Amino acid sequence: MSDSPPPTARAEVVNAVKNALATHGYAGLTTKKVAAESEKSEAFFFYHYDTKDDLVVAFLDWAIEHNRDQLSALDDDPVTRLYDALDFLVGDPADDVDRGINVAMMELLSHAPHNERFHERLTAYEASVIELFVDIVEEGIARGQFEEVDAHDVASYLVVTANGTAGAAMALGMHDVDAGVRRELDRYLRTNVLAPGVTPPEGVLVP
Amino acid sequence: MSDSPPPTARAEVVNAVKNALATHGYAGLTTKKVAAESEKSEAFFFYHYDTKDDLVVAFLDWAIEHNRDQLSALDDDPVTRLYDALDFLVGDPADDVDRGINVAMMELLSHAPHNERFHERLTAYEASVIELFVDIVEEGIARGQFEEVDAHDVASYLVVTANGTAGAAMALGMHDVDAGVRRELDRYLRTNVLAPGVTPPEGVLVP
DNA sequence: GTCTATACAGTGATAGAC
DNA sequence: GTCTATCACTGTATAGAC
Repeated sequence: MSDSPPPTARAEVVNAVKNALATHGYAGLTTKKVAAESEKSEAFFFYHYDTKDDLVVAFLDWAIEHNRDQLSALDDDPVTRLYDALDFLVGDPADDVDRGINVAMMELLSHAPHNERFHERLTAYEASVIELFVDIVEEGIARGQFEEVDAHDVASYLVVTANGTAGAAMALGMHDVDAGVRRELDRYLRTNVLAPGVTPPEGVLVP
Repeated sequence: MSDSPPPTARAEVVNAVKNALATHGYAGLTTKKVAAESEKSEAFFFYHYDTKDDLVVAFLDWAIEHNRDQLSALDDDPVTRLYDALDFLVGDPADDVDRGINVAMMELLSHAPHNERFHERLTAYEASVIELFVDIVEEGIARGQFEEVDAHDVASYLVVTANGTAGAAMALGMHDVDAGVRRELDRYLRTNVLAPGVTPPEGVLVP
């Protein structure tokens, strides 16, 4: 293992890998294409990182941290927090940058059975996102804003639904599916999670 | 485009690609590895198909047809049909063959933005699965077994949730997530889809 | 139709100049 | 630290024997 690269090099690498993944996908990724997305030469990348795999893992670590940052910066109120978190996870299919990152992460996820390092990081990430939802749900129950549901079941269910939506909406561009899911997800939350009388924020999950 | 290969060659190809995908994933797929999964030589595959891409598309077409066959052979009663279809889509994480096929399809799905042929086939497939669920829901409503929900919203929502579950459960092996999702999905169906008094089949979605 | 052998482009990674 | 040049190897695909 080489020393941890300086932040400036790391940023260069993450950015180039991110753009190369958005353009070519993981299956089409080569170190030459990564270099082509930056002003630096191919050798630059191999000076700071030992292998191509290390470059991808650097991107993955950044993407995970990036998502975690977004998720932990949300509003305090459990209801708002729940809706904002879901809206973020489902993603904005119109935002090219976010879509690129999310589809790339999906491709790495589906390759996880064949790459131990992807597997390890993505399992920990999924678990931490579910834990975040568990916290939201438990806090909502404690405040009397949510019904007394099984927090872990609901959290798993929501995260998984959000992941699946990203697949159809972002990878395939089926925007009608995205819209339908958002409506029905909202209906589920009102009926099965929110306590009677509690109203969700305006225009967050459903436009 | 070459002529459509004879069924025997096609079966050999589909089987070899399927096993190679299960072992190495799409990103790690090479024509040599495909050949290694069969008794035939590498040249055999290039005699019957023009490019590596054609081999993968042959597998994908088979997998889509395979899934459609399974889905159209289900029970007639809308309630049973709904539960059986979901159980099939969520998948059995213990079944190595089915898991291999489903994870492979996920990897092709997430590469769809970079491969027009994958994109075209998978979009049509997803749409047809959603239509199948729309039919189930509409039939259930007509028979008074389901509430008067928006069939398209519910169908999209269910398919997307099933897809997402397959991701966490099959690609990452998070079986606790799988179990939690099945329980909460069952709760959603009872509360938001099934008419009052209608009971789901025993032990289908939730063991 | 299927094989062995091979062409030849592109891949991940390194050497050595600056 | 970063570059250009290049290596050893693997990748897809084909030629030609049988």
